Amino acid sequence: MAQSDMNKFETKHWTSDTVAADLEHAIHEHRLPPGTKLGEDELAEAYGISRTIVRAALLALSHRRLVELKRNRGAFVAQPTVRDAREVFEARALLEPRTAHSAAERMTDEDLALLRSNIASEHEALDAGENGRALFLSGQFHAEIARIADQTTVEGFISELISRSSLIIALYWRRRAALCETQAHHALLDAFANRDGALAEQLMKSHLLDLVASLDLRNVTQPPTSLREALKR
Amino acid sequence: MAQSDMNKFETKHWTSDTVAADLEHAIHEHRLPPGTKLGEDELAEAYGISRTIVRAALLALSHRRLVELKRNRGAFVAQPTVRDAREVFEARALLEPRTAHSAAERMTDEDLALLRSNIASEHEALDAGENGRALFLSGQFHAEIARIADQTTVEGFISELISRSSLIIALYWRRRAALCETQAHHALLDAFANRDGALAEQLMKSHLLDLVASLDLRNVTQPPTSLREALKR
DNA sequence: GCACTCAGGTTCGTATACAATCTTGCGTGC
DNA sequence: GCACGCAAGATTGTATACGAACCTGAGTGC
Repeated sequence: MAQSDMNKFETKHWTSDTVAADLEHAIHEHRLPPGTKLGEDELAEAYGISRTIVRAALLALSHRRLVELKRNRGAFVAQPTVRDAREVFEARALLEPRTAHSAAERMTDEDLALLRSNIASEHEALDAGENGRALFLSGQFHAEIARIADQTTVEGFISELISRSSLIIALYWRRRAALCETQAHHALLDAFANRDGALAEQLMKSHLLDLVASLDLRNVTQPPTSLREALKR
Repeated sequence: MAQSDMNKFETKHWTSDTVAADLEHAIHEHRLPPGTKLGEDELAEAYGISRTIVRAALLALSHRRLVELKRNRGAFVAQPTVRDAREVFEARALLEPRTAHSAAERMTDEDLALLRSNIASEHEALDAGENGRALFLSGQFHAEIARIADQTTVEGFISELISRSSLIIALYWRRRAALCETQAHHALLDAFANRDGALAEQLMKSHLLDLVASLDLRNVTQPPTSLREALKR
């Protein structure tokens, strides 16, 4: 079914929102690594639209801090600093545990099935070696929890933080146990199945701590951008 | 000094960011009440720029949910629903108390002076009957705390929530004790002066609860927008 | 008299043209 | 040979033009 829309470009009716979502998806899956130049003409041609729409999409992504706009220089996939990384996970620590608590209390059987199938898809992706896709699905798991908690506003914040986390992982992930993640998600699922809010909250809290612990944030080599990000290419 | 730039329009070099900030300020001060139509041509002429910049500014404000974009209809100052109102204050309850805690621990004497002068300005504004300005300054007090906590990411979220709160107050404020607010801010200031993080956290928590309690959210009359917001004009 | 239709005007949506800025590479002078 | 300056190319910033959708009100038919 991935073949049906072999060339999604030129066929679909793109709007700034759909283009932004498509780019965010690509960034989330690490198909567009941090620092990648997002030329307006290039994107406009690729999507078969004018620069107007592309600019609106890039503007939207810059507001979510997924893209950095440098005046008269262009748009680049953001490269979060170590400080950014700490901030993002501190914010997630403030928002997600309580959100998981609420989600557990509102969880329907349909929601549970959705989360279960999400974990299954993530396993598939990992088995197929599609790490980017697995990372995206892992993020979706968290986003879905926020949606189930029925807090649109918080869901928006968490969604932004998850996408930024993907960039942070791209930059600061230290190779270790690769799929310890899914264990945590399974444990959360069990808590949700039992509608155990307190447990879900606690599990989410330590899950986020584990995530931060799996990053190498001592890194002092801050400026990959400052020297014209030429070293990245 | 408010006279020097009697007509800020046509003189300043506006960018989409400065225009958005100017509009957000106006919205925050209730000079642009919820539901107000923000016509592109009208704004472009007012600021002496083209619609291009105005559109970018409106797009930015729509991402912060201060402006609602209706396709082929135009931009309007957002009119948060009762549900939106609850969500915004739930999100603030998740973010601000802990942020106040951090702020208390990092508070410098300069920061304290700034907060003190902010409260003084708010008193001035209230005495002068400038309620919009007082409300804006009250919001600034909260934003400043987030800045002092040195959490840029969370600060961005809180800043958005504060602006949205201003819209919520415009719609759902029930006339009661008008300036009970400043008492809470004074108490917070004392906690900050003593670098008492736990107390600041607790005070912020109850301050936000008081704020919600001062709103009338039972309101069933949801649709001021649905009937063409004609009643507003 | 009421409802429906349709034309006019207005506003937004998108593309494109032009101006400003930055990058890059060559040439000149020391 | 090295550094500086400048011009050509490329990319973004802004304005404007044109097409599309919507609102409004007059006119017509039932």
